[in-house]
Amino acid sequence: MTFRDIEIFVTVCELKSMSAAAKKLYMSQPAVSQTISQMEGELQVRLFDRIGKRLTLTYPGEILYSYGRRILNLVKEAESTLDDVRNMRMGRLRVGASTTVGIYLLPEIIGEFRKRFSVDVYFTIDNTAGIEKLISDNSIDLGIVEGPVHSRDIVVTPYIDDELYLVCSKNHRWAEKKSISPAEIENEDIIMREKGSGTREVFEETMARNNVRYRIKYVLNNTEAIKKAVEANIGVSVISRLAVEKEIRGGRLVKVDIENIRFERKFSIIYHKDKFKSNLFEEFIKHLYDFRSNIK
Amino acid sequence: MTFRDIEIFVTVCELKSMSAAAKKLYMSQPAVSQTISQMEGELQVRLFDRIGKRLTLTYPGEILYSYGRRILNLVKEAESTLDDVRNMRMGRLRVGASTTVGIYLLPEIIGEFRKRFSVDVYFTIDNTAGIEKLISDNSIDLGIVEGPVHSRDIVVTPYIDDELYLVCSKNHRWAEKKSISPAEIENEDIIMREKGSGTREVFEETMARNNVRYRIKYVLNNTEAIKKAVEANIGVSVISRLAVEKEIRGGRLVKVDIENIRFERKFSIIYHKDKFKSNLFEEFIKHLYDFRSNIK
DNA sequence: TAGTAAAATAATATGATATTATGAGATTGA
DNA sequence: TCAATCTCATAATATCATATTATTTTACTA
Repeated sequence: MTFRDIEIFVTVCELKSMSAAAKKLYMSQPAVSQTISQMEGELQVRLFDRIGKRLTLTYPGEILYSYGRRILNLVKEAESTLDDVRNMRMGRLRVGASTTVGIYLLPEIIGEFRKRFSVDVYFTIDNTAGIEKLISDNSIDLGIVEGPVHSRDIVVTPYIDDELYLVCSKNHRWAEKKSISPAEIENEDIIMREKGSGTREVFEETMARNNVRYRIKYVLNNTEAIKKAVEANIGVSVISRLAVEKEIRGGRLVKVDIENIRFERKFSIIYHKDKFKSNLFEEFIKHLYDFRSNIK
Repeated sequence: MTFRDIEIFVTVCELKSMSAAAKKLYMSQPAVSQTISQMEGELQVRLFDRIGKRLTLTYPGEILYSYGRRILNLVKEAESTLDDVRNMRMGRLRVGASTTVGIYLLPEIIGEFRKRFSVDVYFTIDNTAGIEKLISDNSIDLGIVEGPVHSRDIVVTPYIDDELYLVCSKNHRWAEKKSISPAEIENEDIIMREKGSGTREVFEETMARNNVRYRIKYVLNNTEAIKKAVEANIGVSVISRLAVEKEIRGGRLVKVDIENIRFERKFSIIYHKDKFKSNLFEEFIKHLYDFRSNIK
């Protein structure tokens, strides 16, 4: 029993005529006759009584008709739902990001995106390695990460150039100077994210590369907490511009330049090389690049 | 998209492998590959992500999988329901009968039948012409009637020989005699069914054939009412044995023979010649004949 | 880095599902 | 009542979808 069979049967039921059904389905009348009698053979029940030239449904025929309608409706519904997906009237996008991007950038990006498309967006925050794993698993469709990606199967596209700012409280003695020499850092109390965080990696790597000694006095695993601590002048810190721009503009934190040293990193968009790029996926990538102008 | 397509797709989803699905469905692997990619072409959506050698469902794939399962379940349910019908675990039988049979015989017959098969029995009472019409329409499957059937398209099978009994009250002067001559009827008050009823037709036709004069004093369109009236000795009547046997056995009515005259008729089973005889139909016919031994 | 395994692709074979042609039975209308 | 018309069934054939085998590509595994 195929859908075609059911479609033909249902049409015959509704028109109470094989030839009329044939006409409606743009096929020959014998094809309809054959289909019906074949169904009767397969199912081992008589579907129609042929009384005179009039067709009337038998009891099993009525049962099959009711199921047939339900089945056809379900198929139609499935097709139209898939059509909605294809035309992005519905959909699902699973995005992952490492901490900084995830907290300070993506929520707004996703919010804007959902204003344009009423789709479900699933959103995971993890470190770069975790996001990379999720991409490999196809557990998420796309990620935005800060660190280097190791798998050869993952496509990496530069997205945003990030910079970490050295910030201090407006009450700190550096607040006036706006610029210091590297040596001045040595005896300063530094508040820093935990080991393994992308921010700390960039900080330590840059400091080492420039042979600057430093002392991390406080470790907090939460950027917001670090900002509060710096504001309270408990110490200074190095934090992504994405996380502190508001506070700097508001004067609650002060950005301090270090002579000849900049903490730089790149955020990258990553996805699996074999990933099928749905319309929605492409649209989100476009959206990401469009959104960049809001930041730079 | 065919039923087969969905079956293949669902199997692939569940085994997460095309070759495993092919094995399970006893078909070649390329056939599965082809089916899937053809579905993707038709529906214009990617159903699987081919990441490495692992297959994972896309979002539209997941949607189709959920619909697919529902559709397959519905088809299976339809098939098993039809199987139940075929094996008479369920069914429908539409029976019609003319008045006497309908009231005094069929209820018990149907009751017994439903003890054996849990099927729906629809039951219509009408005069012979009405039942004949319903048969022609295929509005009922089978009828039991008393009168002659005119349509050449209806199969008529003799069922039961019925006889009308002349009955009087136990207080009537005939009650002792048990037998009378035709001439004795002439001046008797007769209570009779309305014109057009099968009973009256047989009565009048038999009386005319035997040149007996008679006088119908009361007309009632209800056999039960006639029986009560006869019991009350308001008059005598001629009633099917099926309707009065209990009362005669109980002594409330007395059967009176008329010399050389018997009111005879036959009940017949009728159905349309083109009617498909389902198992249930055949079973009911058999049941009818089995039941005869309870009456004769 | 070879060996194995899975999926895709190509060429071909098969078979279900159409079509045309025709026939039988039934209703309709002159 | 009898031809005309209509409906469905049957038979022969054609077509096209769906399978198969053979082969290639790619990825995982030891």
